[in-house]
Amino acid sequence: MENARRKLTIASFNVNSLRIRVPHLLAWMKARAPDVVLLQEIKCLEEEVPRLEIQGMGYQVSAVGMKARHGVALLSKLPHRVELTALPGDANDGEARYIEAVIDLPDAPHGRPLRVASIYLPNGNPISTDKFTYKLAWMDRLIAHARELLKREEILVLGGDYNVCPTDEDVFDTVAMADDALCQPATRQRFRALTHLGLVDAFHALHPEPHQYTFWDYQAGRWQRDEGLRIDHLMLSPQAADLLDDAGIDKEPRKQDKPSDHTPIWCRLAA
DNA sequence: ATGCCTAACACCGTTAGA
Repeated sequence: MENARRKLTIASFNVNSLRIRVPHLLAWMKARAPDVVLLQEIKCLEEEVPRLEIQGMGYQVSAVGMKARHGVALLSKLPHRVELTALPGDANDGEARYIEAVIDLPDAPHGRPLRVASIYLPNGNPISTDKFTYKLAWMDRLIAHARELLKREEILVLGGDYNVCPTDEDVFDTVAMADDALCQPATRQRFRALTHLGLVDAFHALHPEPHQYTFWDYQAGRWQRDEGLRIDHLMLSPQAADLLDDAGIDKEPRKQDKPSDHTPIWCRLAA
């Protein structure tokens, strides 16, 4: 084991509109000081991203946006190179749900780069509609792409809003969620397929206790009752999992006024 | 509970989210 390694914090946050959440995002970034931030639901065009505020904190900013809906972004202190702005496998899929970039790590083990992706996986509700079909097809494309990426043997983090509760332990009320796209057997089977490829759920690997959530619905006092879902995940390649040092859920942003309905998750790699 | 809450866009309501 080499010593005096740098520790890299990689975080994911579904902000539910980037422009309206700038104060929450910057306050949280100041407190957590993440090296890489993966954002989802920026809900704006790329030219509407509040770049100056984020760059002012010392981050390079890349984004894939749409008007009013979806949208992902990737922020990093070290320079990154964007390699993909859409998930491969369907040229007709125009929804802004994926961005992938590479960051060179000067002192990384075996000279491996860090590869990160910000993922906004389709919600898929209601399950009787083509929205659920789209979700499952998107997951199949993600599995196929992950299989290719893993061949590179890089330090890889596929992070974001997966819109998947991996097990019943990730749900506040399994009866209430029984017909929800986030909890369907077909959804969970595809999420497990990612783990079968060798991807590790960073938070769950270190904190397997049930009922730890990253999302609480705005409605019905879900936050106050701690009735939430664990749907945001950081999935690590074996080379990243070897370096996994810590992981957590930062609840402070969800406590603020006018919060996102999600809160950030993070992991720390001894890279 | 066709409900609850929030954001965007358009427009004084509708759509979408999870």
